[in-house]
Amino acid sequence: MPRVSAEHLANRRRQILDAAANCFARNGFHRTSMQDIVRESGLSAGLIYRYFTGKDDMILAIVDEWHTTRAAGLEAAGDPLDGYLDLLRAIAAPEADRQRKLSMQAWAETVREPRIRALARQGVDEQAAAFGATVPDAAIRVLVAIYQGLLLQAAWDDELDVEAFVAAVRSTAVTLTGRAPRTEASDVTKEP
Amino acid sequence: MPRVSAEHLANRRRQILDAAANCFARNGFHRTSMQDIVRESGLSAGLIYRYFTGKDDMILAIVDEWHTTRAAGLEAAGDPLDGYLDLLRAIAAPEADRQRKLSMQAWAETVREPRIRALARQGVDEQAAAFGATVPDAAIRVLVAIYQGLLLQAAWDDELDVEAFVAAVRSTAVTLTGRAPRTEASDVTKEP
Amino acid sequence: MPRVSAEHLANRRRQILDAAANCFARNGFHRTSMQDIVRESGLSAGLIYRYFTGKDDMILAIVDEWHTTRAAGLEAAGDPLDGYLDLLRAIAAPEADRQRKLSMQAWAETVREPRIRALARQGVDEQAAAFGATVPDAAIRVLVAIYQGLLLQAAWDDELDVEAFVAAVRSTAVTLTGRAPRTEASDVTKEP
Amino acid sequence: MPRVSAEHLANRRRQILDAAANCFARNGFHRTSMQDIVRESGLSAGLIYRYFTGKDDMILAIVDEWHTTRAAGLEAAGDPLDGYLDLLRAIAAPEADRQRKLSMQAWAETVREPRIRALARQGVDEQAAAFGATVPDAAIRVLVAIYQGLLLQAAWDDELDVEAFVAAVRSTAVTLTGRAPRTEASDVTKEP
DNA sequence: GATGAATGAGGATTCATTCAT
DNA sequence: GATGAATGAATCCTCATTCAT
Repeated sequence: MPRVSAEHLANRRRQILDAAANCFARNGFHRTSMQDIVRESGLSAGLIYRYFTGKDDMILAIVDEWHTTRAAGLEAAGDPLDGYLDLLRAIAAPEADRQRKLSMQAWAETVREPRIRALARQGVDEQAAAFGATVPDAAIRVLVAIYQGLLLQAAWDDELDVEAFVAAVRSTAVTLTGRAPRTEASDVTKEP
Repeated sequence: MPRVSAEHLANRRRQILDAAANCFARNGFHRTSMQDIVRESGLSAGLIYRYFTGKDDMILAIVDEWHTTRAAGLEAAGDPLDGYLDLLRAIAAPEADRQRKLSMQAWAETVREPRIRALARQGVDEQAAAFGATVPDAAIRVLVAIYQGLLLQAAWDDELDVEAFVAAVRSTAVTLTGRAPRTEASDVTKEP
Repeated sequence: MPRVSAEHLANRRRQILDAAANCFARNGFHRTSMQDIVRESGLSAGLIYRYFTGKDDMILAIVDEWHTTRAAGLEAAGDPLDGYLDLLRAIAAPEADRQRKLSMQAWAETVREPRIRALARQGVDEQAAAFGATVPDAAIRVLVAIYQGLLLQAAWDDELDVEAFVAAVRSTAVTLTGRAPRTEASDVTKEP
Repeated sequence: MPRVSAEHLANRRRQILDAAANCFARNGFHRTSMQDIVRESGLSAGLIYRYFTGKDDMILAIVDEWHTTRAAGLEAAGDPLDGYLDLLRAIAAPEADRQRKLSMQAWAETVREPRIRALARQGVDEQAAAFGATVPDAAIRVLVAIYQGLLLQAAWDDELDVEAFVAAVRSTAVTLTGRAPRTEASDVTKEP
C-alpha cells in the first residue's frame, strides 16, 4: 500500500492522535500504555512509531495542537473581551470534557517537560496580547487564572452553573479591563 | 503496648511523606519510583510498606494532608476575604514551590482517582462555606478559580508580579463578594 | 523472456550486496537492520526481498563471495608461497578494512550457522591444497593461522607494521614449507 | 533475604556470568535474549539487572574476565616461550570450547565496542611484554597471530591435530624469538 | 522492627517481513 | 517490476511489591 497520499498520512496522524487523546483523557498520560493506544486506534504498534517517536512525542503533539487551536479561536473573535468570555463558555461546555482532562494532564507535565511548560506560558502571554497594551498585565493574568480555574471546576463538577459563573466574571472583567462586552443579553441566555 | 512510641511512628510517617512529596514535586507521581522514595527517605522499601499500602496510598495521604492544612488556614483567618487574599499570597510565594507542583500533580490525578477528585471538590466547597451564605456561589467559584489559576501561573513563572495580581484581585473580590478587606495598605506592602 | 536483462539483475544484486556489506562492516550483522540496508542501497524493502530471502541469505552470499574471491586469488598466484605472502599483504592493506570487518563478523557466525562454518573450514583446506601434498598439514595450518591473526591485528591497529610482520613470516614460512619465495627484494619494497 | 554476604553476591554474579557465557557461546551475543539468560541462570530478570546494567555490560564483564585470566596465566608461566606454547595447547583443548566461541564473538564486537577493542589490543601488547624487549615486535605479533588462528581452527575442527600444530609452531617460535623452549620432549607427549 | 534481595508481569520500542497498490 | 505502509511478535528493561532473614 505504498505511495500514499498526503491526505492519507494526515488522516492516519489524526486517527492516532485522536485515539491517544481519548486514552489520555480517560486514564492520564502515564496510566495509558502504548498498547492502549494501539487498541483504541485500531492500528498496529509499529505503525504508530512511524508517526511519532514515542509517547512523549504524542503528548507534545496533542498539547501543541490544542495550543494552536485555542490561539486561533482567540484571534478569530473580534473583541478580546467577547472572545475571552466565549472561551470561558467553551471550556466549560460538556463537549469540552476531553479537552479539560487533557489540559489537566498537560499541566502536570509542565513540571518535568520544558516544552510543555513553554507552551503553557505562551498561552498566558497570547491571551495578554489579545487584549493589547491598554489592559494591565495583572488584570489579564487574573482573567487567565479564572479560565484555568473554571476548567478545573467544570472537570470536577458536571453540574457547575456555567452561566452564573460567566455572569460573575463579566462584571469583574469589565472592571478589570475597563472594557464592555458586546451584549449583556446574550450572556444571560441559557442554552436551549 | 507497642514496641515503639506513637511519636516515633508519626515521625517515620512524616519522614516518608516528606521524601515522597519531594520526589513527586520533582518528577511527578508517575515518574517517581518507589525506589526513588526509598532513596530520598533513607529508609528501606519494606519499612515504607508498613506505613503505606502502596504508592497510591501515599499520594492520597499527601493530598489529604494538604487539604486539611489549607482548610485549617482558612478557618484560622478571621475575615473570609482577608483569609482568601492571604491564601493567594501564600500559594504564590517562593516557599510554596513544592506545594504548587504537588497540587498540579494532584489535579491530574482527579481524572482517575475518585477520592482525590472528591477532595478537590471539597476544597472548593469549603472555601464557599468560609464566605458564608451571603456571597453568591458563582462569585466564590470565581475566587477559587483565581486561586487555582494563580497557583499554575506562579508555578510556571518565578517572576510573576504577585502583588499586582493580588491587588487586581482585591478590587474584583470586593465587587464579587460585597465585602471589604481589612486593610488596603497591608496588601501593597512588599516583603522586606 | 524476462522483462529486465540478466545484467540488470546482476547489477541490482551487486548494489544490494555492497550496501549490506557496508552496513555489516560498520555495525556488525546484528546491529544492522534491514532498514539500514534499504537506506544504504537506495532501493526499497520489497525489492531487496526479491533478491534475497532475508538477512541471513545476504550474510551467506557475502561470505560466499569473499570465499570465492580469495580462492581465485590463491589460484591465480603461480607459486603458493608467493601467493600466500601476497594474501597477507592484501588482507593487511588499508583498502581491506571492510573485508577484515566482514570476516570477523563471519567468524562469529560460524558458531551458529553451519554453512558459514563449512565455508570457513573450506578456506583452510583450499590453502592447504594450494601448497600441495609436499608441505605438512600442520605447517599449512600454522600459515593459515598467521593469516587469520594478521587479519585481526590489522583490523585493530591501523599502524601495524605490516612489512615487518610479513618479513618475519617469510623466514618462518620458508622453514615451515621447505620452499623459498620468489624474491626477497619485492617484499621489502614499500608501496610508493 | 536482605543483608547478604559478599560471598553470596559474588556467587550470584558468577552464576549470572556463567549462564550468560553458556548462552553466548551457544548462540552468539545477539542471538541470545535476556530471557535466555534468565532461563539458563534460574534467576529472575529483575535480579540480573541488579548485577549488570544490561547485556552489553555482561558481554564486557565476560571479555574482561577472560582477558584477566589469560594475562594471569601468562604471568604464572616462568619462561615466556613455554608459557606461550602452553597457551596454545590450552586454547586448543576440548575444554576450551566455550572460551573459543566466546572469543570469536568478542572479536566481532571489537568492530563496534571500543572497550572490547581496547582489551583485544591490550591482549596482544601483554603477550609482547611477556617476551620482553629482546624479541622483535613483529615476531611476537606473528606468534600472537598463530594463537588467534589456532583458536579459530580449533573451534571449527574438533579433530585438529593440536600436537602437530604446536610442534610446527615450536620450531618456528625458536627461530622467531631466538629462544629455546624448556623441553622438547614434553611437547611431543600426547595427552593420555 | 527492619532490611533489601528477589520476583515477574508489564511497559515501550524495534524490526524482519509481507503484500496491496 | 517496484514500492513502502503495515504488521505484530519479540526484545530489553523497569518497578511495585513481597518476604526470608
